[in-house]
Amino acid sequence: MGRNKEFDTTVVLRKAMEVFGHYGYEGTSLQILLDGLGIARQSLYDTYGTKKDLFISAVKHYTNEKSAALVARLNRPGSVKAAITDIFCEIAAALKDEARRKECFIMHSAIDQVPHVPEIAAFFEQDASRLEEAYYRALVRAYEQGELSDRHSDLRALARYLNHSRYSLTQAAKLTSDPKVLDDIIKVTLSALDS
Amino acid sequence: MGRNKEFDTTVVLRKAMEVFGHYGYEGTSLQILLDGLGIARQSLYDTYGTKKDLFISAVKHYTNEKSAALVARLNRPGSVKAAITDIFCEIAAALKDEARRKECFIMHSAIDQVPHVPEIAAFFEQDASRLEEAYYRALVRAYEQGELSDRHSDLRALARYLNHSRYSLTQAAKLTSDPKVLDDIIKVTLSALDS
DNA sequence: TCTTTTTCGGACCATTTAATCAAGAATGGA
DNA sequence: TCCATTCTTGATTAAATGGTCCGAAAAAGA
Repeated sequence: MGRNKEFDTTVVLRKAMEVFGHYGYEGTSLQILLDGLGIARQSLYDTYGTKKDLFISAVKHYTNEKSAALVARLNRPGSVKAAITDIFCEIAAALKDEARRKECFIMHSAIDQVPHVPEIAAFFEQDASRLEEAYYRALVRAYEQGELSDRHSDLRALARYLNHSRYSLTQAAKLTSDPKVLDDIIKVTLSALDS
Repeated sequence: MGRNKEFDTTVVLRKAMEVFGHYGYEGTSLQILLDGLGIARQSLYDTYGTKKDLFISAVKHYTNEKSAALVARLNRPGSVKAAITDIFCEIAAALKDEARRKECFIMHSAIDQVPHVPEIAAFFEQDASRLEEAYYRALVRAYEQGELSDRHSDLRALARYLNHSRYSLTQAAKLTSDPKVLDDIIKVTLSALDS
């Protein structure tokens, strides 16, 4: 009973990613936020709590979504190199798509808040170790499958490098509008897996 | 004639880097800024103009300093690989030094403002192309000196990659406090130059 | 019809913001 | 000594900030 919500909470959450990604957490005033979300002020506070609560929710939602897809792709049987290539191609595709690239930038805003919001810091730390482990296990499997040469002695370092590269690509996308630059960076990044 | 300035303007500029780097541009209130700089409010406005003016000055000062050193190192005769290794080791050393790492983070705050402050955007674009060219010329020289194998066919891509890696390292430093992670990332990053 | 829930919009709050102005004290060269 | 410059401090401004409260309208199930 009672009136139904008129907006899809996850759709609004997605819009929040775009707004926070574009202006940053501190740079997003309540007015900008409401305009971007397209809902009334009271609806925001009723549904998500404070501005900070909404920010944290958006960050977690985005991260969980991306991380889950990433881990699933890494765990899928078959060529590990192909999986990693897929992952980075997908990132590039998202960053080149005018509609999708906006929400990626919330990662930047989130990283900015790491030193100031303990909840964000803890969440990131946990997510990073989860992803690093997924990369590491995949690399071990790659080695066992004969996809890597003896040149790749330190698989732990390689896992950390790949995990870090994902974050850094969105940074690169913010600095350049030239898609070729992005492709170049990815190409060289993946060459770390060559024998 | 007249009273002399009591503070060294470049020293204060360096402090501004630290403050802006820690809190971000929007996250730095005037009070925080003044506390960090250790000067009176009126002295700030007399010497640097508005808060935004000071921010832009700090970003430019930091960038010019770092870029000049980088280009100089790349242009020095001798092994190019050694030069690039030096550059990244220097970055790592700065990011590990509790005193020096703070000011590095102003790059992050600056990148955040790229979409909103045209002057910052233009400055970054110019600086990036300058650095990319320096890397590219150095890589051509490396190839001529026989430091690179035929595996490195696309020196332009490699130059863009190296330039981007510098920025991304400070991002990694913000996410992890473990210096070993930083070392691992640098190790793999530089392996792109291996034959 | 009645009740519950949500939406919407405006009013309102205390706080904080960046920035300016003013005035007195300190400093140093002419 | 005189003047120019800087430092320091406090007062002040006008706007914007995040957040709360209230009331009316709308919708959906009982």
